[in-house]
Amino acid sequence: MLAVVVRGGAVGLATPGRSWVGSRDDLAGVADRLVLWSAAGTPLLPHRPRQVWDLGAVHAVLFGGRRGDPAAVWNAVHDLPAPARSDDFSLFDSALSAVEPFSRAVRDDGSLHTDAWRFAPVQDLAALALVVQQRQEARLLALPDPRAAPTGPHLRLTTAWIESAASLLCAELEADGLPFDTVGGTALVAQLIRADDRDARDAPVLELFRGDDVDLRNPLSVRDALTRFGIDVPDTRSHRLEAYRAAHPVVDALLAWRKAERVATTYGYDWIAAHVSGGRLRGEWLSADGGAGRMTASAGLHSLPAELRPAIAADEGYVLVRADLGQVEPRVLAAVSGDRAFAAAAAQDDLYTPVATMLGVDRPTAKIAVLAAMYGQTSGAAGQALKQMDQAYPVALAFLRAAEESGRVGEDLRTHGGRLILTGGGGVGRYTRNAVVQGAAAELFKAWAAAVRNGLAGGRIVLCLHDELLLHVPVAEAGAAVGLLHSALTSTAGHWASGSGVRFVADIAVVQRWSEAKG
DNA sequence: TCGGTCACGTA
DNA sequence: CGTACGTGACCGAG
Repeated sequence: MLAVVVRGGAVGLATPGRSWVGSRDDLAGVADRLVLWSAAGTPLLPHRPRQVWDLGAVHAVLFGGRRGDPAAVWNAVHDLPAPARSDDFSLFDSALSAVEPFSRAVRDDGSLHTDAWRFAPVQDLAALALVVQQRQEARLLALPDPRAAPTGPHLRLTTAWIESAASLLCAELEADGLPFDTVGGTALVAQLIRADDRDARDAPVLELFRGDDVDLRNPLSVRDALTRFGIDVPDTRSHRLEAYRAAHPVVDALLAWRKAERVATTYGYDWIAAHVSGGRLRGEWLSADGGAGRMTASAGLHSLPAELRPAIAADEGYVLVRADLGQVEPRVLAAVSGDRAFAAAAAQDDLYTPVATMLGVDRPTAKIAVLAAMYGQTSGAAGQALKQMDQAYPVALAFLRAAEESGRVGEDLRTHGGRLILTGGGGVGRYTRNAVVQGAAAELFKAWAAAVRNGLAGGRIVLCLHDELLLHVPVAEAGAAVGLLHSALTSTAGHWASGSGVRFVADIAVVQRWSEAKG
């Protein structure tokens, strides 16, 4: 284990029993087992290390929440309360370089100064990082390994490496960006918003409202105006207005206007100017949200409308390889709940077919039953299906009920990988019922992504989208990338869900543009 | 200038 | 058939 702290031009290093001041050249040779306070603040990009231990990422697994600053991370493993968050928190601000060599980073009560990262000598921070790593590791090993037939390292230790890898990957995703066809994308935006200025966009819709003084951007105003056409709705969400398309042409016009307005305001020319440069679309990435631990991205990367996806296009001589996990959440439920019957269904290419047979219903009904079970249905329609699910797969359903009960009474719980899900006092039953599935799926996905990252000979992961990976690789590497995606999934499932019997499948396609159909 | 609400895209 | 995220416009309070 080698701890590394980079602050501005200063580099601090530590191994057990020794710490020293080094230089950035020291980063070049080390590919494995780096300990970092945060991959996000460490300029490792040129070296692409294979394996890091990100203290902030592991802290989030052990203790939940969103804090990843050194003082919170240090204090937590010493059973001390988190300090108040520093307003100007910036982990490695290069502008701050004044080091006070006689300052003590650790106070007499054992807590870390909130701004120790700023004033403490970098080699001391590196030494402290190793202390935290050891304590985090001990706490992870104290958690039970939930697998039916554990193989290899303790699952919770694996989770630490995986979450760290995701954090590192996020730093790389931020820097690398998505290949973006700027000319084509700009033309696409122009076509989608049709009119350049706001009044010209509004005019045809206002016309249909026949001069009513309606504010299209004010839902209340729109609702009132629709009432005058005999359309009485509790809100004006598009899925609700969908039913009234035939009632009056104004509904159709309004919905089309909304789509154009959406692109104009969120994904228009300003968006391209702000987030695209040099043929790359970039956003900020977080390796785990505050809830179940999914990856998040800004700049709308995770909610890019399908109509704009043709703009994500491979460079000349490159292809995009898109791969998504099939039916991942029910398969994850089968694996983490230990339900042998459900796992048998999840051993098939299509999980819903054997479920349908088991329940004695058609496939669409089986799908609704499974989803209703996982997400805590509220409407009565799925009630019968749920009862059948409970009879067919009692272990899986009991697992879900237990998660829901934890949330209801305010008892924190952990995902399969060991991430703490905070219930904040209770009353969050549906949330926790979903979080144990969604969160575990996020862990499987990250494990897959990490394996792919380290296995890629050429090219890069350029997008992670919950159950989908997008790779940008040289044409000659496409075949190898497809093979890697499959083999990485097999090996990942082998250790993450070992003994479960669940099969995980990926749908993979080699394309020029993200929008292109799979298969 | 803020937090809340509505709305909508993605998984 | 629910959960979650980020984004933006508008509203009312301060």
